[in-house]
Amino acid sequence: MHTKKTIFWFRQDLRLSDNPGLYEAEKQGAVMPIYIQDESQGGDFKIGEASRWWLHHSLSDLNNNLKNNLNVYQGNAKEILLKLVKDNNIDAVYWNRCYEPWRIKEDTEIKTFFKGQDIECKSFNGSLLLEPWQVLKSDNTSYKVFTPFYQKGYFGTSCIRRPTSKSERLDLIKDQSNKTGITQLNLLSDKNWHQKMKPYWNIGEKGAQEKLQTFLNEGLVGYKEGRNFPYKNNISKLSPHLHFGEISSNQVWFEATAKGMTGNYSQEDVDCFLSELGWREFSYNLLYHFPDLPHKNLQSKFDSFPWSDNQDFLKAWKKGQTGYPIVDAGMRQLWQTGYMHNRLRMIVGSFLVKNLLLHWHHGEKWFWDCLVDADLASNSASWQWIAGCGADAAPYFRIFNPVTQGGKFDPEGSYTRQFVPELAHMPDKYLFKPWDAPQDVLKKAGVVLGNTYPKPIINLEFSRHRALEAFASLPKT
DNA sequence: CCTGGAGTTGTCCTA
DNA sequence: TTAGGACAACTCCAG
Repeated sequence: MHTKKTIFWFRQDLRLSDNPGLYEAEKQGAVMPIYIQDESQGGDFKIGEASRWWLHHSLSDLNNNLKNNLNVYQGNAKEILLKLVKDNNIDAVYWNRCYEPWRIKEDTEIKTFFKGQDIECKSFNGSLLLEPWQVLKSDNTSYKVFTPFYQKGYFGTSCIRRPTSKSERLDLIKDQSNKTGITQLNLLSDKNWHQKMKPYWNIGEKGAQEKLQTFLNEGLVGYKEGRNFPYKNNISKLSPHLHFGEISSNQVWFEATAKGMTGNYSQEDVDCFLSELGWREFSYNLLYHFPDLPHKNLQSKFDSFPWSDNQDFLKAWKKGQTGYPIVDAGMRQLWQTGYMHNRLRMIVGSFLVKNLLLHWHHGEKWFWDCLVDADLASNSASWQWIAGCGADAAPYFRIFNPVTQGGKFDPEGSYTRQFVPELAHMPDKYLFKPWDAPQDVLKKAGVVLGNTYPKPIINLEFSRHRALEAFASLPKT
C-alpha cells in the first residue's frame, strides 16, 4: 500500500507544536519538511538585517527539532515545489497561510497551478487567532476601529481554535540530492553587529515556550500598569517568537486565559495582555483589507502633509544622538538588542514624526531593518498610528514630550542610564533635560554637552507648535 | 437612513 | 500641588 507523501512548507510557522498544517500532513503519512528562500520577493520590504539573523538561528533550531531533516532551498517557490513533487512522487503540498500581499499573490498562483495538475494543495491558519475575513462588521466590510473589532471577534468569545497536540512521531522525508544547507542561505552578515544581540535572546521553539512560561509566572501580575515601564519585567517579549511562528498565538491566548481562571491574577491584567494579541490581529486585518498599508496613508488627507527632509536629523535619530536622553535610550536599545520597549516605540516614533517632522516611512524602514520582531502588518499599522494617519490613530495634538515621558516612565532613570551610559552620573533631576543642568552639575557628572553627549538637535516647544500647524494645514476631509 | 456615543497609550494651562 | 478642561472635529459603528 502506498503511503501518502506530503510536502510541508515552513514559512512563518517555525515550530512543531500547535502547527495546524504540519499536524494535518503528518496525520496522513510521510512528511517532507521544506523551507524556501526567495530573495527576489518582498518588494520594498525584503527581510531586514536583524530578522535575517533571527531566521538563521530559528531555522537551525527547527532543523534540530526535525532531527536534521529540514530541506532548504533557494529560488522561486513554485518551480522548486514543482520539481520536488515530481522527483519525490509527492501527493500533496500543505502550508500555513501568510498575509503579506506578495505572499498572498504567490500562494494563490501556486495553488491554482497545482490544482490544475491534480496535486492536492491545502493551506491552514497557523498564525492568527482568527482569519482577517472572519472578523467583519454586519455589512461584511472590515473594521477600522480597534475596540468594536475586538469586541466582535475576540473578547469573551469561544470561536478561537484551541491548540493541537504536538507532532511527535514524524515520518520524515529527506531530500538526499539537495546540497543546500541553512548556512548557504547567507542570512548572517559579515558584520559583527548580531553578536551584540545574542545575549538577549533564546531563539527557537524551546526558547519561545520558556519565554511564555516566564512571562506568565513573573510578568503577568501587574501587567496593565507595569507594561508601561521599560525597566520592569511586565513585558512578554514574545513578539519575535510570534512573528516567526516559534510559538502559536493560540497557545499564548489559551494559556493566558487559563491563568486568568485560577484566581491568582486580576482579570484586568489578563484582559490587557490578551488585547495586545488582539492588536496583532487588528494589524493583520488592516494589512489584509488595505494591502497598501506599508506604503500609503490610510487617511488620504495626510498625502499633502508638509514633511521635512532633514537627513542630519534622521541620522541623529537612527544613531540615538538626538540629545533627548529617553529618545536616545530607545534608539540604542533597538540597535543593541534588536528590540524596543513598546512605550519607547511610541516616544521615538512621536519624536521622529512630530518633532522632527520626518515622514513615517523613514521610521518604518529603520525599524524594519533593526527589529528582530519586524512584522509587515504590525510595523506599518503602528507607524501609521503614531503618525496620526492610520486606523484609530492618535489625535494630532497628542505629541509626546520626551522630558515628561522620561520622568514619568523611567523615574529612576535605570533604563536610560543603561543605554545612554555617558549620562550615568547625571542626577535624576536633570537626566531627561541635561541642557537645563547647571555647569557644576554637568561637571560633576562628567558630561560636556556637545562633546560627551549631544545638545538637543531641535527645540521642543518650537517643533511642537510646528507640528500642530502642519496638522492644521491638512484638508478637512 | 438617522442618531448618538465613542474612539490604546498626551500635554499644557488654569484655577 | 492637583484636578479638570481644552485641544477639533470627524469617522466609525451599532442600534
